[in-house]
Amino acid sequence: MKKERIKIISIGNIKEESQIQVMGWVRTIRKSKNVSFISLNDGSTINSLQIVLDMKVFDEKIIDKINTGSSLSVNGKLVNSTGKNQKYELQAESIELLGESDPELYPIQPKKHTFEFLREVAHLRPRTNTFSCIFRIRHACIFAIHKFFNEKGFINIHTPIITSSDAEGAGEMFRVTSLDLDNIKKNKLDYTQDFFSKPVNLTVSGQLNAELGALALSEVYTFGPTFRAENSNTSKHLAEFWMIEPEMAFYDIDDNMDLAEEMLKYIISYILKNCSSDLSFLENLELNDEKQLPQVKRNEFPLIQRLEKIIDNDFIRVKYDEAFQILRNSKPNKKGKFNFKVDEWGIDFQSEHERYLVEKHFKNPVIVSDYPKQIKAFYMRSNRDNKTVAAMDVLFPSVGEIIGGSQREERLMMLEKRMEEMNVSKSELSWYLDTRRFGTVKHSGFGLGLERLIQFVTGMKNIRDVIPFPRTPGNCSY
RNA sequence: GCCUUCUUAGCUCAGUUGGUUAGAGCAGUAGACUGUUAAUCUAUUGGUCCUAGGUUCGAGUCCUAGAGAAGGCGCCA
Repeated sequence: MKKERIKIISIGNIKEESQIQVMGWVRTIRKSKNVSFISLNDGSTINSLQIVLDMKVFDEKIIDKINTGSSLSVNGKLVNSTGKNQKYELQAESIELLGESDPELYPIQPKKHTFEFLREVAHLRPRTNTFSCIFRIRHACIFAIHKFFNEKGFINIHTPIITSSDAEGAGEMFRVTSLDLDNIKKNKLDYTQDFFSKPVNLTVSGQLNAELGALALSEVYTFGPTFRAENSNTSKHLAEFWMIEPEMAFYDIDDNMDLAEEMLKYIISYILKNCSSDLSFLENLELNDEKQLPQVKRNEFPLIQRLEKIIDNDFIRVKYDEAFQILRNSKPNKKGKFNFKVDEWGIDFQSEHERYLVEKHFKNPVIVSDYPKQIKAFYMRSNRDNKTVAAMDVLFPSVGEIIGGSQREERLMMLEKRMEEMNVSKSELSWYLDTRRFGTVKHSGFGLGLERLIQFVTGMKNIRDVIPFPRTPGNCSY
């Protein structure tokens, strides 16, 4: 009979009594005199396959070398399990130890580890149940995003990672150079001698380039890494993260909000449909963790219900004016409970204000639009009132701002005026202004933070635990 | 960057008002066990108490400085 390697996720499709081969890594091994059990996991699913070893058949010396973390190839017969926790198990007929794992040194034990500890062994943490769930869900999110845009006829464009424009004000940038920095005298950098003959940086946003694409291909999106050299030490910031930036010609701010809401619901329903066992695992993990917390600190609903609520309800849409009034008249504001008082029109909302709107007042995702122009970027379209711009932020429970976007200023005169007011160089961005000089049209777009979305979908508290290799101030290992 | 808290065995944590030889569970090691489910049972190895100073007869415990981490805040996605 032919033996072929089967992935553990597809065990359910295999006929009983089939001869199969599986390969994977040992999660636990339970050895006893007559029979031993191995939990083998190949990352295709949260479920491990139980391997049963009849100790009369196998050389004890070889079995002794199998430990947590070892890699194995196992041939055997798939049979119904007499145990309670699994339907099938593999009756091993031959085992090849592919790679040993010294149990004195291997850091991942079959027990609960803290996320802080696992961050220190981030190169091995995908071998844990929790992180394998997260990375499978991360993949599913990425796939769903491409699928969504493909179905809507969007063109994926790659915007540059190395960029010379520093005019966006989206944050501190990482300088890119080929100069020998070890042998340069203080303050004597000569960029004309550098690779690009001028100072260049890692991108903080692909938006301006994406606009060029939209004003030719109608609907485009970027999906790439983004770099911010901000000294941000929070559970919601990374120095290197992934951002999705759709940009659409002929869309106004309302079309933009519709697309953002439709996209988020699409992704979340895709995850609910395709990652149910991973979601259940994470939901249980969260429920167990929360047992130790006081009621107030627990989530109001379990993970899967939180996701279902997103799909089942319309996002609340409020203009800045209205949100400002709600906050100003709110109890915490009147009682002085906010660290930042809401009193003067024009202030930027702090995260405590956003959280109040989303988690206390509306109890639903909220899209706030039409912000005062002085707190927003130069490229956002001025409204008729000349006080606000057509900006919109999508605020989610627990993670806060998940999307920021706007209708772009397509009127050349208005855009140039804003650039002058905000000290943005027109000559450096002359290529950008060309889109307004030649065949300008109304257009809109937004940026979605992939890791923040995954945080929401997985319920993970720290953004460093939803990206394989997190980069944060002082941390760039692996 | 700011505020608060934390740092004790490979991991998770106890360690009383400063007092003699710093403990537990898990992991590891040796053994037992006829089907286990993070198996169980017996025995056992393992410590620069984050680092450097200081106070004290005596410091894991108190003080100062530094490093690292977590949570919150700011900047933002």
